Formats: sequence, C-alpha cells, structure tokens
Amino acid sequence: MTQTTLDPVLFAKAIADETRQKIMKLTCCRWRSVNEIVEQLNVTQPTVSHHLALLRAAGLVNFKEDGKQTYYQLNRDLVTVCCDQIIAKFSTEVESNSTCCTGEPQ
Amino acid sequence: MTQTTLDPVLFAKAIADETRQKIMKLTCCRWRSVNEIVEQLNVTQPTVSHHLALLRAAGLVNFKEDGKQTYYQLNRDLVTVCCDQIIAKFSTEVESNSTCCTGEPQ
DNA sequence: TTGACATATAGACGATCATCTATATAATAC
DNA sequence: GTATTATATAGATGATCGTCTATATGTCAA
Repeated sequence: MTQTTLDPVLFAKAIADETRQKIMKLTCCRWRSVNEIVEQLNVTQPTVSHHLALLRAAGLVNFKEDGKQTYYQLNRDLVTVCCDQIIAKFSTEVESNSTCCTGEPQ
Repeated sequence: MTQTTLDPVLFAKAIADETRQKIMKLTCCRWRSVNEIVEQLNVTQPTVSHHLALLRAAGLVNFKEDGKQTYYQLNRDLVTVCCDQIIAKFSTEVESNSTCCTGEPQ
C-alpha cells in the first residue's frame, strides 16, 4: 500500500528542506519513533511532527503505530523512482518516449 | 568549466518550482534564447530571467552570449549526478561509504 | 546617433513555508 | 481515575519565494 509515484515538482518540494532531508536520512534504514528523531535534531517535537506529516502526505515515509509510539521509515523505493523520473524527464524535450538528445546539441 | 557538484538540499530547492522545471525541460536538449523560453511559458520575461539566474547560480544551466541574445542549456550531467547523489544519500544512515541497509530493515 | 530589440536588475506585493508556543488526543502505568 | 508519556494539531510570526511593473544595460540596424 506504499505509494509508488510522485510528480517531480512535488517530489522536489517535499525534499527541498534541510530538516526534512535529515529526517529522511535518519529513517532511511530503520523504523524510528518521533522522539528518536527529535533527539537527533535541533528542532522541537511539533516541528518534527509537521515535517513527518508532510513527508507522509507525499508518500515518502511509511509509518506504523505501536501503543503510544509512531514509527516512521523512509520509502526508499519512491525516492529512487522519483530520481530516475527526474533524470528521464530532462532527457527529452517532449512528453513522450521518442528519442531525442542522443546526438550533440547544436 | 561547468559545475559538477551541488548539495542535495540546494539541488532540491533549485528544481522545486514548476516554472523552473519547465525551463529545464525546454533547455534540456538544445540552446534556447530567453525569448524562445518566454514564448513557451505564461510568465513575463523578467520572471524567466529571474529563474534563469537562479538556475545559473546553482550551475544547473550553462549559457553563452551571442550579440543581443543569451542562450541557455541545461547542465544535464549535473542533474544526473545530483539525482544519483540523492539516491546514495538515503541509502546509508551515516556519512560514510560503510555498508548499511543491505538487509531487511527491522 | 537614434530607435528598436534582447536581456538583466530593482523594488513591491501576496503567497507559501519553517518554526515556535500552547494545547488537544490518546495510550500506558500506578 | 489520575498522572505521565508520546504524538498531533492549532495558531502565530518572521523569512523566503514567485511574480509583476518599471527601468537600466547593452547590441544591432538604419
């Protein structure tokens, strides 16, 4: 049920913040509770929750609740898909899969 | 003399705008004058110049002047490098090339 | 040299954003 | 039940951003 696509502009906006990229890095490889994340950063708990909600809305983190705690983990597959999508987007002039740019641009 | 690296946060900020991504796409495969770009978008010439200056500062476009005109072209290599860098950044918990995340995160 | 054209810069304005404090919600422990 | 802990939400505030109009700068043609 994790999200598999995201528009390149929305993806860029979602990751265009230092605090969010720090959160993404902290959660890239294991589940982290909100408190764990707060302890690693120099921002308040509501600020962390705010960024997590934003990343969650973009589908960039998965989460699971366990009692009092909520755990978050980066959706690494989506990051990869989006990055590949950006590379592809700027490899052709038009919105198709026609070939372009294979030769030397004049 | 074209730029070859760019911090992931700065890269994301630079491309986190629809107009700029449109400009990037227009210039991805050939040199375009400012006027050509303006004609393709629904924004004024100063707005386009503003975005071009921003992309130029980030090293994301190359440019050459020819008489009255200035031509811009996307630095596609840098886009690729930055995207690869983002994928790599969120594949390890720490700022090293030590292994991590190769198994199933618990 | 004067006028037309191409681009850049300056300054203003409204919108979005990152952060904070205060507080609500919900789960657990005693 | 009451206190404590974990997280989310609400609302405020200052900063950043995207866009516009007006204008400056620089190049070419007549």
